[in-house]
Amino acid sequence: MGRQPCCDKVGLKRGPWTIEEDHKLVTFIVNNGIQCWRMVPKLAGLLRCGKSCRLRWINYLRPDLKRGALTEMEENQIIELHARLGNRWSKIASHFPGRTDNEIKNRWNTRIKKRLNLIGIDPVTHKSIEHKEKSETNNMESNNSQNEQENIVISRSESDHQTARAEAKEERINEVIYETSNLTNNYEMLCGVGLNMVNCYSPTFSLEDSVNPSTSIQDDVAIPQWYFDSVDSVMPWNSFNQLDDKEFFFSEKRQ
DNA sequence: AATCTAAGCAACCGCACGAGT
DNA sequence: CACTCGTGCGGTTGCTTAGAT
Repeated sequence: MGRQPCCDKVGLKRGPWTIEEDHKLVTFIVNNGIQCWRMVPKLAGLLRCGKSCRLRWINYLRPDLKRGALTEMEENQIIELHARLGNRWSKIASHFPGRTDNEIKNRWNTRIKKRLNLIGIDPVTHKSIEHKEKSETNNMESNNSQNEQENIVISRSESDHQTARAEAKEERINEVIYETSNLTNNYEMLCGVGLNMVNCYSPTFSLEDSVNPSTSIQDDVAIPQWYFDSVDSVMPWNSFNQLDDKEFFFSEKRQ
């Protein structure tokens, strides 16, 4: 029995979000919080599916998002974490407060991978490409004599598995230690940065938007920045619910 | 100026997982 | 235990922009 689709796609809007849609979503979430993503578009008056709203909020509208390009230091940390965690982007992103998994994944696919290739490192294995080729050659050679060595391989495989298990265990311990120390660091960062955070906003535009030159994406001046007038950017959802909805605390910052 | 190409990124899709029934 | 539902995640697509020719 197949699953039902996450939403009835008939009549739903797709593609880039307009400023108006962003406004509706942000206003709704800020005033009501998120109980159920599926209900959000209906209650907010949006012709989008819940998934799309969730994605837009997480990747773009969340008040605690950090905007701007990733620094070289952050890139290096991504490489280090990728070597340890692989393509677990959300896990990697959790080490970078204010960064999204999508952002890091995009960065990896568009820049970091190439950067590693350029310096001769395989982005998948994080080993030097030369070394990888060598080991592949060795594998081919060993395949040729596979039948002869079958008995040896069988007897060795168990000890290899034991070694691999021990390594995996050690790696997991290191990971936990690393994550624990990072949690502390992240907490300190959040405490230090969160209070004065201004969320830059860089919306995408629909065709209708592009008609109006004042909202052209090429016009830096027109790129609005949403910011809280009187509310800390980092606050719990239940605090949002207590706010007076007459006081519209998102405003468009003109530069 | 026009066209082509590559890079960057927002958004979509399908699957997996955990909670609830 | 089997199933549904909501959500999160990773892979992929397709649009926009910038740079090259």
